[in-house]
Amino acid sequence: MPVKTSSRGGGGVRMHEVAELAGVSRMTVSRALNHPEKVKEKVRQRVFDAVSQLGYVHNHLARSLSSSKSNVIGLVLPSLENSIFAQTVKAFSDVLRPAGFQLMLAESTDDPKEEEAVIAAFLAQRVAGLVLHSTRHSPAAIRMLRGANVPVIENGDMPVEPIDMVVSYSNRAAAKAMTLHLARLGYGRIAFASLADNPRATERQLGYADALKELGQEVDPRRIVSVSRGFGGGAEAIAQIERLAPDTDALFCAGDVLAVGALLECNRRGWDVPGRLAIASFDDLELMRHVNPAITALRLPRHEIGRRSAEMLLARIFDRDLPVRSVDLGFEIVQRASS
Amino acid sequence: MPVKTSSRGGGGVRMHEVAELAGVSRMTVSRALNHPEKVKEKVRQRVFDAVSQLGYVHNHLARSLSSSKSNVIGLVLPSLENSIFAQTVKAFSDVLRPAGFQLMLAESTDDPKEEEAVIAAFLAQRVAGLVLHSTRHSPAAIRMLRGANVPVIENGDMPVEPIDMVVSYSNRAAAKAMTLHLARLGYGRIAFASLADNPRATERQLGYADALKELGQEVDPRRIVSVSRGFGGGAEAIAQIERLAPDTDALFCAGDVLAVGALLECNRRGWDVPGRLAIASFDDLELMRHVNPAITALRLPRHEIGRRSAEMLLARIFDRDLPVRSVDLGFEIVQRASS
DNA sequence: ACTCAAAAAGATACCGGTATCAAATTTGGT
DNA sequence: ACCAAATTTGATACCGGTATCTTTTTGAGT
Repeated sequence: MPVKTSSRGGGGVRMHEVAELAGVSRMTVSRALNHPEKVKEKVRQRVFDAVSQLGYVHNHLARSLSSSKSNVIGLVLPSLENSIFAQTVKAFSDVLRPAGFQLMLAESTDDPKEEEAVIAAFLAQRVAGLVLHSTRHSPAAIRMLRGANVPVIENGDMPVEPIDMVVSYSNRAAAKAMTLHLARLGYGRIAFASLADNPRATERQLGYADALKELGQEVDPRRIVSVSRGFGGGAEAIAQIERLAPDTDALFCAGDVLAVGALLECNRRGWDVPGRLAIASFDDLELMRHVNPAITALRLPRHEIGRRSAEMLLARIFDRDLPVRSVDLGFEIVQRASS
Repeated sequence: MPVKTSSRGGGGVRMHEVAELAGVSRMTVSRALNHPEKVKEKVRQRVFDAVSQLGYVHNHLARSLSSSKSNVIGLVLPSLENSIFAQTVKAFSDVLRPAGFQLMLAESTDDPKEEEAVIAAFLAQRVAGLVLHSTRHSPAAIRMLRGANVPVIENGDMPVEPIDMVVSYSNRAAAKAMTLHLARLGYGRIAFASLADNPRATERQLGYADALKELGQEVDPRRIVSVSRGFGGGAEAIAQIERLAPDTDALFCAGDVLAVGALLECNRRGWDVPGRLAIASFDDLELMRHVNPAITALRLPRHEIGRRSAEMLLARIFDRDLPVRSVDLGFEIVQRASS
């Protein structure tokens, strides 16, 4: 037969009991916890003692409800498995935790409908702010966000029509710059490896086309290869190039993993890089520096995006009237031996 | 002068207003939302219409507080930047979302004090359950968890003294198995590359030592190299081996990234792998299959760990009296060309 | 049409805090 | 020592829902 060990069955100590033990009112306990400076030193100490003696755990649910102030930030990523987002998440967390905020995470799989569902769920949790690592949203999602009056930051690209604030770089501009860089190095038949169903990869492809146009070249469809995710995709790209456009002299990959996959496939085939084919990557993972040859890459401010996003979000949460800002953090081309 | 646009200043629609529009009581709205089957079809429809007409967003804060049932799960990872956890998180999320649960994430940096702070913060949010990707906890943390009466799952290893439930594999057993595997292949002077300050790497080293003991070999301290994180660590390992124990014929790396770093360094030096030095990894990233030669690795059930953890947690949340279980999901050795 | 159990809807109290304003206490100037 | 102003503490209502119990409605069986 089960025995109750306390009057609240392990459900936790309430603030009231802390107040009683400390000989003050609930309100004073609440103050000691939230605005310690507003409670006299001696009383505060009594409260803290009571808290630790009873093992009291503040109930942030009740606090948020009562004060209409949440301390949770929602973060929506296209994919939880993609390590390039890890840096952003880390930087985000590093800023939020010291400020007393928690991070709620969900995946959108780059599907606006799915994103909409996630946003609805986060709004139901009354998040204090939202970060969306995407710039394509369903109309319903936009309506919800506007209606909820919650600070929002978009991250994955520079959107044409921002919902609220933006911290990002431009995929299109970056891809264009890298393509021009390869051209400047003397490569004249540059191919582009893209990922299907990835809106950021699509933007990058546009940037690639922009560059060719500026160079006075036609976009040769044989040199645009669409491959699957993962290292295998890089190998596919090499195979397709050999089959469809063997005179290609440089390959610009829409993603880091693709670039490594392509390079390793070249290694396997004994193709000289960059002699037979130069390779460049859209993202600069640590791995890029360690493969042989090291891969020329676009360094994107992943960490900075997380940090600035978190900072701007917090600033906005504390001061609703702060102006809306759009920050383009740019990018950097890191030239290495692969091109 | 600011103008209020509505009586609640964008703060959202309350259930009461939905009830009014639908011509029912708040309670009926609540039922229609939480237990639709308990409300008559016709009324339910009226409620749903009112909800969408007003753009009502259910307040899960209030719901959780009132019902003492949270729909948030806390997940504590040693590092947010390590991609090996990504699979676990992904699997976790895939199970939780359809069940209506949200994921809260935080980083412990393998520091029990930091972990303790994170756990306290999660308990304050009244998470319905917690997953800890670690097995070393501060006494205060354990006390808090026991006191909070919250389902907990430990993940990173098979702990000697579990807090509650466990879903993992044994680092020590896996490392021992791989070392024995290398020995069986004929390697007689096996080195071990470890990461400092990583409790899981420490366990793995013990497994390595277990194997040598079983083989009747002494542990040669020259063959235990402690390196820094990242691909660079793998290069360090090769350098140390060359300097301290050049007759080493196999290197077992405590981490995937280390193994790749080591292999790439061998490539650079022109060392034949596995002729000059065999390499094996503790973790089987996709990359392992793509490098040249492909790396022999321990395949750990990262995805399965996430899925089972989430399932067990949910089962426990819905039925408090479920028996506590410890699940050892084991591991698998994937023999490839590097050994 | 009538009975009665089952199903549906409602009234009320409460979840555990905080905002707000009022009351009590302290502080400093003279 | 006395009073006004400032600081500290407390009383009360409310945040937005749900649990629980009660009342009303429904409908099957006769």
